[in-house]
Amino acid sequence: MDRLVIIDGNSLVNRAFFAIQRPMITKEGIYTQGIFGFLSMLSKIRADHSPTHMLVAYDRKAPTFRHLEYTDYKAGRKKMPDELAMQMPILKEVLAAMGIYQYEKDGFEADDIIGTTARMAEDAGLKAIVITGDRDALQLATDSTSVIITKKGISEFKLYDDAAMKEEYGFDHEQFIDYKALRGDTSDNIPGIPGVGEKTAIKLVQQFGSLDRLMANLDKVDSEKLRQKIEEGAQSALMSRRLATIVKNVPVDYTVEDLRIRPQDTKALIELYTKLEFNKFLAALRKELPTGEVENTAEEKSSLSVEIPQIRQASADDIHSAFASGRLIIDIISDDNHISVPKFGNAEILAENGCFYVGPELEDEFVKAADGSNAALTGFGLGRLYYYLACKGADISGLKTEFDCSLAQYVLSPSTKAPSLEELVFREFNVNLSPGAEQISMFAADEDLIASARKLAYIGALAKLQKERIEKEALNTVLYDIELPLCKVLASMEKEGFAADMNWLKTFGAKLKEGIALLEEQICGLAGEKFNINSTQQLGTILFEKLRLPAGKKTSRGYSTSAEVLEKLAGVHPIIEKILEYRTLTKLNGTYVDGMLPLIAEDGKIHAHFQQTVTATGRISCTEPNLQNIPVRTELGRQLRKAFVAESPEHVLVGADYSQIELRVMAHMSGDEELIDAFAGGHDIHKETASKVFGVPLEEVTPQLRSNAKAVNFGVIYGMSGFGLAEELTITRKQAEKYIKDYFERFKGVKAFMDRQVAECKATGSVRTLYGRKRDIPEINASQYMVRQLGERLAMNSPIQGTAADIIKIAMVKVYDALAEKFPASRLILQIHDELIIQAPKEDAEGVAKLLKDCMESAAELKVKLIAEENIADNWYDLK
DNA sequence: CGCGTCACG
DNA sequence: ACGTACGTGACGCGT
Repeated sequence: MDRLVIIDGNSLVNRAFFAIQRPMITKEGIYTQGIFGFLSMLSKIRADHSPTHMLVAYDRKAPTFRHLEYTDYKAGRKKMPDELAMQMPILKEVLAAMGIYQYEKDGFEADDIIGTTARMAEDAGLKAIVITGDRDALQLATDSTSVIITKKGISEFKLYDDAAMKEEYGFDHEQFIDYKALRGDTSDNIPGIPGVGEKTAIKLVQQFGSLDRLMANLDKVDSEKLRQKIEEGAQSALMSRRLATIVKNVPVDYTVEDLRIRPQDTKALIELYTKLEFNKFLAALRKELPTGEVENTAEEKSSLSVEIPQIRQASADDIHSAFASGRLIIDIISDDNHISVPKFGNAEILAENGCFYVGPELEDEFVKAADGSNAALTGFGLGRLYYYLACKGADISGLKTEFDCSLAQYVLSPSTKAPSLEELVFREFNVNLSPGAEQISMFAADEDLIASARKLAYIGALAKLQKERIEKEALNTVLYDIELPLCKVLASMEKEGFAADMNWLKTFGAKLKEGIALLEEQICGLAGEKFNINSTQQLGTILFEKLRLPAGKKTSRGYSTSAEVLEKLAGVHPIIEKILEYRTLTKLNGTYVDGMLPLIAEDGKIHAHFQQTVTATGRISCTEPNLQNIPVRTELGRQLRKAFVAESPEHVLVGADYSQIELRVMAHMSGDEELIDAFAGGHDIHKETASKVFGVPLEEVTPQLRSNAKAVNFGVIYGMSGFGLAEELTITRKQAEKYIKDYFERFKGVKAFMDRQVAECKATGSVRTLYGRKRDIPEINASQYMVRQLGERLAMNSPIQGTAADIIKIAMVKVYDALAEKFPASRLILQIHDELIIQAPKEDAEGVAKLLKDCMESAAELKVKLIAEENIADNWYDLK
C-alpha cells in the first residue's frame, strides 16, 4: 500500500537545531546542525515507515488569515535564529535532491498545507503519516492518518492514531480542537478561556462532548465560578476555535500523485553532503549504490573518469620487477591488531611493468621484493604497509613515501575526521570503489580483480588532484618534508614497541585492587549504604542529598562530582578524601593495569598505534594503548613507569625532552626581544618571567611568584582569559586580569603576535605554523560571542602548538635516519609531544644520547636556542 | 553512544 | 548578561 509522509518542515528543523547542543560549522563557515538533525530524523522516519510519497511543508513569513482575525496571533514568538535561518535554503536543496516535494503558500501555515494534504490522501485512499513537533496537529489523527510528535532529541517520537488519542486524552481528534479552544495555547498566544487550564478543558470536553454542547448546556456545569468564567470567555473560545482549527481546503498546486518520491539526484547529494561535511550520510549514500561510476554525464566522464588498467594475478617476477622499477602505486590489506604478527590478506601494485594482484600465496615473495628496496611509493595510509613489512623483518629504511593521499587529505583538512579512501574517491569522482566494504570480511573484499585495478587507478588520480591542491594551499613543506617522511618512522616505532614487565604490572594491580576493596568498604560504611561509587549519579545523590553536603557545580545530568568540586569539600566530611583516593586507585587500575595487560603482545611488548591524521594542530596521537598519557605527576601513578622497560639487560632506554619548546617557539614567532633575552640568559624561564612581570629582582622571586608566572606562561600559550587564569590560580578575576595586563605590557611583542594571529585568522579563516601547516578556524567569525572567543583562542594557540609539533616531527626523521646510519641496533620507540624515547644496546647508549640531543636541538634554527635534555636508564621510571 | 571524569603534553 | 584557557584517549555509567 502507498504511504504518504507529511512533514512540518519548520517545526522539525527547529527541533533539530535546538536538540543538537554543540554548534556544527563547516570549514567554510556554514552552520549545519539544523540540517544535520533534520536529515537524521528524516532518515529514521524513512527507515521506520518506508513512504512512497512525501511532502515537506513550510510556514511563510506573510501573515495568515489568523493574523488578520487576531492581531496578537503568535505574538511574542521568538523569530528563528539567524544561524538556523541561513540553513533553510540549503536544507531545501538537499530535500529537492532527494526527490522530495516541498510546498509553502502565502496566507497559510504549514499546518494548513498538512491538513489539506492529509485530507487529499484520505480521499485518494492513501495512508498518511504527519510528522511534527507541534501537538496542534493531533486534530488530524484519525484511522487513516497517524500523527507522529517528536518527543526528545532527534531520535524519539510518539505516534498518535485514533486509539492513542483516546488513551491519552479520552476523546477524538475533532474534540481536540474544542479542547484547544477552551484551554488556549500560550506558544501561539491563543487565549482560550481565561482560567481554564489543561485539566479543566479535558474534563469539560469529556463531560459535554463538544464546545457547542457545552455552550448549550451551561446550566449543567457543576461549579458556579467555572460557569461564570465560561460565560465571560465564550467569545474568546469561539475565536480560539477558529484560530486553532487547521484548514483542510487550501488551494494547493499539486495532486497526491505529484508527491510520489522521485529518484534522488545522487551527484547533487554527493556535492551537498561534501560541502556540508556530512560524512556519515555520504558513507551511507555510497553503500546504497552499486560499485563503479555513478551517473556521470559524458562531459563529466571526460574530466572525472579514470582509465582502469588491465590487471592480472602477479607472478613472483612481476613483484620483484615492480619494486625494482622505482615508482609504484601500492595498497595492502592486512590484519592490524598489534597483538600478534600481522596476517597478510593481499596486496595490489600498479607499476611500470603492469598492474598486479598479489594473493596470499605470494606473501613471501612480496616481502622479499620490498626488503631493502628503494622504491618510491604512492598509496593511501602507507603506514599500514610499512608496519606489515617491518613486522615481517623487511628493511624498510630505503623505501620512500612519494605520496600518501591520506596524509595529503589530513594536511588539507586537519580538523575533519579522516575519511576512508572509499569516502574520498566517492566525494571527488562520484565513484563507489566497494559498497559496504566495511561489512565484508577484509580478505574477501578484493577478490574482484577489476575492483583492485580500479582502486589503484583512483589512488593515482586522487594523488594527482591533491598534489595541485597542496601546491595551491602552500602546504608543500608540511606534506613533503614533514608528514611523508615521518610516516615510515611511526610505523617503525609501532613495530618496535615498548617492552612491558607483565609480572610487575600484575603485582602492582593486585596492590591497587586491595586498596580499592578497602576503600569501597569504608566509603559505603560512611555513606550508610552500598552503592556504585563509579556512578557519578549515585555518588551525587549520596553526597548532596543523603549527606547534605553543599553542592558545587552542576552538569547536564545533575551534580558535578569532579575532583575540583570534591577538593573544595575536603575536611567537611571524611568520605570525601576516601572518594578521591578511590578515584585515583580505580583510574590507575582500570586504565593502566587492567586496560594495559591485554595489549601486551606475544613478544612481551606493547605496540601502540601512532595516528598521524587525528589532531587539528599537527600533533600525533597514540591509541591502544595511549602511551602519551602514562601517569607522571603523582608518585603513585609514576610507579607505573617501572613496568616499561628495556627489552633485555643488554639494552637501555635513552630519552630526551625539549625544554619549554612552546615558549621558545612563541619567542621566535613573535620576535619579542624581552622574551628572547629571557631565554638567552639560559636561566629558569618561569623565574625570569616572574621577575619581569612582577617587577622584582631575579634573586627575590619566591616559589609562589614563580608558580604564578608559570601559570601565566601557560595561559599566554592557551590564549588566556582572566577567568581561566583566575580559576587556575584560585585568585580573583581582577587580580588575574592585572597579571595578564602586566605581562602584555612587558612583552609587547607577544601581544602584537597574538593580535596578528587573530587578525590574520579573521581575514583568511585560518592560521599557520612556522612551516606553513594550516588550521581552518571558522569559529573566528561566528556571531555568538562564546564561539567567536573560542576561535580567537584557537587562532593564538594553534600556530604555537603546531610549530612545536612540526619541529619534533622533523627531529624524529633526523633521528631515524641518523640511527639507521650510525646505530642500526637502536630504535625510536615513543614520542610524547616534546619528548623522544629510544631503545639502544647498552654499549651505544652514550653515543645515541648525544645523537638524540643533537638531532632534536638542530631540528630548527630559531631566534632562541632549542634545548633538549637527555637521560639514560633501564626503565621509564628512572628516565628522569 | 554521549557524558563525566581523569590521565598526559 | 553570559560562560570561558590549548591539544589528546580510555574508562565506566546509563540511555
